[in-house]
Amino acid sequence: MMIAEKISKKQIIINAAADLFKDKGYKAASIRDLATKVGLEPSSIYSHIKSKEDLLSEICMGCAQKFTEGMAQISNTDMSSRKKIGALITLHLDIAFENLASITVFNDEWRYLPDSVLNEFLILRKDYEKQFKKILMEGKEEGKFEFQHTDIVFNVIIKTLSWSYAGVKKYKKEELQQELTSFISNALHKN
Amino acid sequence: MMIAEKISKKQIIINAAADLFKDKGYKAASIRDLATKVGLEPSSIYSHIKSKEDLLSEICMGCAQKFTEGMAQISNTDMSSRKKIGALITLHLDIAFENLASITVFNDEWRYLPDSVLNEFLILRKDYEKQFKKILMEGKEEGKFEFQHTDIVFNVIIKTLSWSYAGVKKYKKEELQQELTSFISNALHKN
DNA sequence: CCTACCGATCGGTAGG
DNA sequence: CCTACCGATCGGTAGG
Repeated sequence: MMIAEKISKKQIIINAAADLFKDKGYKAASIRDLATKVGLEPSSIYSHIKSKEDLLSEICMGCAQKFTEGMAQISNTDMSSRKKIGALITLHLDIAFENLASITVFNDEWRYLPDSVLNEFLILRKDYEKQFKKILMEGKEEGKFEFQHTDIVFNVIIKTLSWSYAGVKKYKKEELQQELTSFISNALHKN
Repeated sequence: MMIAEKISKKQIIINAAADLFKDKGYKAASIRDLATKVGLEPSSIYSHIKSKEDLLSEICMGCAQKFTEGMAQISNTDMSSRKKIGALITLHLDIAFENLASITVFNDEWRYLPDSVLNEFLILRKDYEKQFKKILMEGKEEGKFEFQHTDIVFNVIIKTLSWSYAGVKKYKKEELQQELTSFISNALHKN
């Protein structure tokens, strides 16, 4: 019971931190802001977390984990390349709609991670990129997709998907999904 | 002569600030960092600029001005909608290749602008967005483009273009231009 | 979880 | 353009 309450309070603080880091930026947000937000004195925050960097680490690595798991499920199926891209679009939207603040921080503030966590983060990201590009290249080899540089197209798609976080407030998930799928699918299509 | 030297030194400081803000983020970059970078004592920086916020303002508004001017030239021609989109892609790439640090700061750090400048910035941005969307809607009405939500497509294209800043180091302008034009053009195409 | 507090760093000024 | 310095704020700790 005590432990369950403590985990819960920690999670409340992490979620509040995600909101705060999203609104003000990691460096501009202070532990004092956070304390006010959760109704504690600044020093009491440290009963639940080790450091400000720890908060950022929990937020960013939590999202990274979700992407890693989602990608593992998608790349291990026998869907067509085009279907896999569609599933990846859905994955990004699902994570965004689940916790908008966290994914925004994951997206915009990861560079402030402390070195050791940053290394881990970059490994997961590199892995994700590798698997994403593999799907693009397979589609190209099968004659389904048409483009010159896999790297450019990958980055453009990732940016497109990461914009969708801004669309979460304005559109239903289905609207975003349909428009993004159609846009990207056309973009990859052979003329 | 004196005046010319002073303007020049101010510009050196602004350019160094753009580099610094790009590398560390506006909030994490200090005037002391900047002073070291240009070989001055921290307080001497203030002989050339009024405040740290002023540096950010000069960088962001400088870029905003370039986009505003570029858009004015493009939208006042009688090019086709598709040609106009192509010209906008070129505009973004030109500005990015001209000063990568500035456009990155413009893109990622504008939210730290002081209120009065922020208002001005948002007006220019809103205006740019309005004219960009008008081109998209005209293309749609003429049956050249196919999509549901102008707003979503606009934002996706803008994000795609803003990724290109990351591609500046790795690709030639022509490669990026060709790949982005082809990607976006396909994305907008009627099936 | 709070009171009390610390050392470090920040943007910026005074005065020359 | 520098020396000297200031008030504010920061992340975080000691001790209860």
